[in-house]
Amino acid sequence: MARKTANRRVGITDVAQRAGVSLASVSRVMNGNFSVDADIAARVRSAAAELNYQPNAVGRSLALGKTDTIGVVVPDLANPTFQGMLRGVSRAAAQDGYRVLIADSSEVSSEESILAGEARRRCDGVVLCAPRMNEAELEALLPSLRPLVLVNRSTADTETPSLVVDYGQGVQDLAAHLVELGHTTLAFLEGPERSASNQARLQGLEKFRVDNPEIQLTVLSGGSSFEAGHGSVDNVLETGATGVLAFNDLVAMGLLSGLHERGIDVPGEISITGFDDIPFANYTTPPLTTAAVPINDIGEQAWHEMRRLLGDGGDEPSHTTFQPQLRRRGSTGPAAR
Amino acid sequence: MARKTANRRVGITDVAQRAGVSLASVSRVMNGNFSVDADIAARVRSAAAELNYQPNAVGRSLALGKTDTIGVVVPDLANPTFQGMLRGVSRAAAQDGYRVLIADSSEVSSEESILAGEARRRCDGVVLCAPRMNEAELEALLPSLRPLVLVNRSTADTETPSLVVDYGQGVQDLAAHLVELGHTTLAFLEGPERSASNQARLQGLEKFRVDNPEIQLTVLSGGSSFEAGHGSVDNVLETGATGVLAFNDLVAMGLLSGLHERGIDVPGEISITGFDDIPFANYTTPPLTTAAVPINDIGEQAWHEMRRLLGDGGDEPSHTTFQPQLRRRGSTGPAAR
DNA sequence: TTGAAAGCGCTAACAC
DNA sequence: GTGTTAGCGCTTTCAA
Repeated sequence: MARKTANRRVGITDVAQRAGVSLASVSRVMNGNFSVDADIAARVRSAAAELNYQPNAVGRSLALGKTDTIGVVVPDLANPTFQGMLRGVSRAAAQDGYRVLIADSSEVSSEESILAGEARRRCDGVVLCAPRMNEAELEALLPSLRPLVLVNRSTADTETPSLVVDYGQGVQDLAAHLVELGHTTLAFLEGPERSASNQARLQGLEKFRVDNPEIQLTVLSGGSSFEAGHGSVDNVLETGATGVLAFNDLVAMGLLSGLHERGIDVPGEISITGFDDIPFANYTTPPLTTAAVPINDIGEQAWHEMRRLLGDGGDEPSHTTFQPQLRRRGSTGPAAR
Repeated sequence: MARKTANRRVGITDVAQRAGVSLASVSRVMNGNFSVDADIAARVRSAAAELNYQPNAVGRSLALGKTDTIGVVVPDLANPTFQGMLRGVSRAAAQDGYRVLIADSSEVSSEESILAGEARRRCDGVVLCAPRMNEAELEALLPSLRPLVLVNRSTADTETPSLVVDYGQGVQDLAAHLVELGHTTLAFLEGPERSASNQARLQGLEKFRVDNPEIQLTVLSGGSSFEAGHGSVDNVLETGATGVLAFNDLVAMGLLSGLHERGIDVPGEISITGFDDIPFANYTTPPLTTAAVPINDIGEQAWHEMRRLLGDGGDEPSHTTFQPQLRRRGSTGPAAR
């Protein structure tokens, strides 16, 4: 009823007053400090309950110098990979009583440093996921972001823990799988140029070329979305490739769909591989051969690294590399010719 | 309190000292207050730059009584619907300088109230998305959560803005679409029982039954995941239904995949519909007929409601209902018999 | 225009 | 064991 009058939320002072004790005692009770008389504790508790007291987290944070919150910066919340990673971090952090603040840079690399800084100011640490900013900018930013954990990106600074995926090896495994099936003409639909993981794939393919000089491999510009894959059908067909390495599962699904519309059989006429093994990859028609990245685990690990940093940070910062696992499914088959 | 001079972050005091001015002046400069001498402003700015000063958001929040952060509680971060909603809120809030704290209840309804309360204590408001808790619990929680916006759930309390989807109408549209195609035996694969949106669908189907007494409709227990759909193949076949209404797109995709493995043609032998129109629905084989829910818009609207609440909250709280749009795609076709 | 000082809500060191 | 009190970092009256 009285909207504007009852604006003030009840604070620790009100509880103390009502219980007839000091602020300190209320604080002690609320924090489960044992050195409080059972009688006082009971009085405080009932006073708190009657007033429906909710401790103010901001005041608490200021006094304690910590927020029990970490920030996670991702390039795109619509991307299943980052969603999985976010979920992994969030669940793992929640287990330790930490919350997650998200920041979505919408693939605008100039926003990243601002968002990361903002997040850091409100949180105890930041997880920077696949930043698109260049190396110089990243290095300049590092000090002010600590404690910082880097995912899908590494840096010269060895103090910053990083979790990366060996995309180069993964794409080589996929290419090798296609070669094994008899494919000799391949195409790679590349992803966003600024993405470090795309660079890693390209390097892997360079190595693959050296190891397999007899295989013809064309690199096509693509993207990271369904639309990119769907719109690449013509380009792919032009190369005459019978095996296509899509940047990721999304692109592969888009391509699959485009080929299906054209009446081109997969894997009968063309074999397709994805990357990431997002949950959907298992449920396409045909199911997608891909390189599985344990993205939830990576998120969980990212939290563990952060937790270490937040604690005494005894050990050395770790730099973990995850190896993608080849998943042979229906979208790849023997070469027709 | 012993101050650890070593790793203390630079605060406003340091800047003031370095610039030879008072705290108040630094604060004024940092907040773009115009009533400051240009000379002082310059001194402050350079001092801040030299010290690489980053204002502490917690201190600021405490003084201002606001955090510029809102909490979003979802039942499952792995669910594309909630991901889309989260993304919508996040992007819209970011436009207004607000951040989002996420809380994932992992479908544990008993966790929801705790998470929501926690979020509220750290934030200026909470968006509660598809809460699984019962009505009594929800109503009891409302007061302590305000400002609160409810998504995919309504309540008797009219003060709380809510954004809901007319799932009942959506599922009727889908059923009608199947009937139009000549299907007379239908099955509904229902979702989580505690989900309000599942109840809404069931009610819609009740109405459908009344309007279409000649149609046979079986309700099967299912779930909300691929696996639920994939595992329901036998049950679906047993009903003899030629048209299947899956709880959502995920379930539909699982079912699609399961039927494909059995060599059953969709839509030749069985027609399937999803719900939500997640991005993937357009790229399955065949593409999924579904009822499109503008989930990103809903997230955006949720933020707008919240913004209104955070402001003076002049207008009446709004209770918006979104109508799903039927998307006819390849997974439905004429009945075979 | 500027500075001194009083909080914002809570914790913890220090006395009693 | 319990209360008093000094901060945590910042904003904002209120005087000067």
